[in-house]
Amino acid sequence: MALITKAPRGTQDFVPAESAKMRYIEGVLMKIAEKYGFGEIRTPSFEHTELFVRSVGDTTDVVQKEMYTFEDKKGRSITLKPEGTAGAVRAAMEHGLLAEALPLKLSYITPCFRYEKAQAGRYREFHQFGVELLGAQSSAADAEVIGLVNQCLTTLGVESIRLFINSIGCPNCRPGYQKALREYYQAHYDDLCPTCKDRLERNPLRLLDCKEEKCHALAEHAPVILDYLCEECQQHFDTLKARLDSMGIPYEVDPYIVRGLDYYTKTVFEFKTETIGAQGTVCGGGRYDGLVEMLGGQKQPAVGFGMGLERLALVMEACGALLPEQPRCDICLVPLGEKASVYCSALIQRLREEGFAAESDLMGRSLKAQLKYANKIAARYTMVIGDAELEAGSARLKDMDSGAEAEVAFARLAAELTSREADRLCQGIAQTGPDVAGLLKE
RNA sequence: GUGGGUAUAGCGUAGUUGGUUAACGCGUCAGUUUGUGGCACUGAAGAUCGUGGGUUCGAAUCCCACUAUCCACCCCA
Repeated sequence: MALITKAPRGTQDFVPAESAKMRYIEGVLMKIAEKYGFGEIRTPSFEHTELFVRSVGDTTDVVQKEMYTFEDKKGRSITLKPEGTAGAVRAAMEHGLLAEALPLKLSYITPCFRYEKAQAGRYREFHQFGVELLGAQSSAADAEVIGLVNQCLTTLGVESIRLFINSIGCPNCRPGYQKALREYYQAHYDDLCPTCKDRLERNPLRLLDCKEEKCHALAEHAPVILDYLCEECQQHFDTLKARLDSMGIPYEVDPYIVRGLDYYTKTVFEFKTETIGAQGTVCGGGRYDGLVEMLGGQKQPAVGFGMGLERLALVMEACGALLPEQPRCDICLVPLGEKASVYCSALIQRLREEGFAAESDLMGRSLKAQLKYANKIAARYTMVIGDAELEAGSARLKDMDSGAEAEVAFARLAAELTSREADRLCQGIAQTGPDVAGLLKE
């Protein structure tokens, strides 16, 4: 019942060790997006509820039962964003970004909120890395976006993750397919599970996704959307496959991929893994040519994806992807006595101004305890400074890995160290060189 | 929303025919002679045994409820 010491259900804290991983992952992702020409867009954590109803679709589970919706004090209906696309597109339209030179390329990392029962890889607050490419109708845009994901995964050392693609057609050809699908399932109506009976009217595409044994068996002989694509959609899909082939990106066509958000058209894709439990979709996306128009703008083709950072981190852990080593503390000053402590306050400030990662005692610990602490934080060097050192104006810099020591005039560190000398000391520290004293001599 | 598992120090665990001061490892802190770390040894701090009820002379242990958490369905990133 001690609620105040527990984060709300489905949320999680990122303690320093965890948040360091996330920062690394986010850095890699955004860096690659930048190379692909995507500029970061930051949009609010909440939007008018209507935005999501219109874009994500009012028959979808996300909108019907998973949104954090509330009224603000003036009675407006507000919703915490359940995904990233709607907000990014809204902002692009609001600021006239689509009137500039196209294509418009936007990227973001944002928290998302969905009221679902938490389980492995599924949280009520999670973080999405996403990209939106607006204005380009060519399958080259689809290929570029998929290529971006592919490069992100490769760079992060992710394995055991596969790409599945499909086309769900466009407003021209999808109705014909839905009709065929309804007719097929109608003939087997009695064999359907209750939820599927319900889905048959609302969104027949979903039936293909059902895992109930009977429904799943039926799906195997159901009409396949790919047989119903109009010429334009077919060509789009064919050229996309050709591009992925030429890019050397492996993929599998999965005619059963049905995305849960209404705005998708033509290309849909998922990057899935089986290594992190039931929630194995790490990245999902596709083309949404109708969205801008749905939001009241001029029709504008677009393609994008969302990638779950928590799931990504889980996959990386599962496949043993290497994370970069944490930068270690360069030097730990060890003052003995009040006088030295005061002096070290100044010295350490100087060292930090020069760019060193420097630590000193804040706990009033003994010499031995301070050195143990230095060891614990993996300090590369220590320097004990007591009355004798203050008197002499120099102390021994000790290499904590080798145990080697070198006499250094620390007064110079504090007061006279030029930035050039600091650079050299930095280099020396970086190289684990034992002859640190030499580095400071002209 | 539906099902199943779990709940003992910061972390990981032990602890059933119910029985005196709840154990162990890691971690934290201190010490092993006074100004030099890692190893080892010694010691200390730290647990309302998830919460609330019930059974009993006596409950971490048995029963009920609640809560949290995990896994799966569902859905999706």
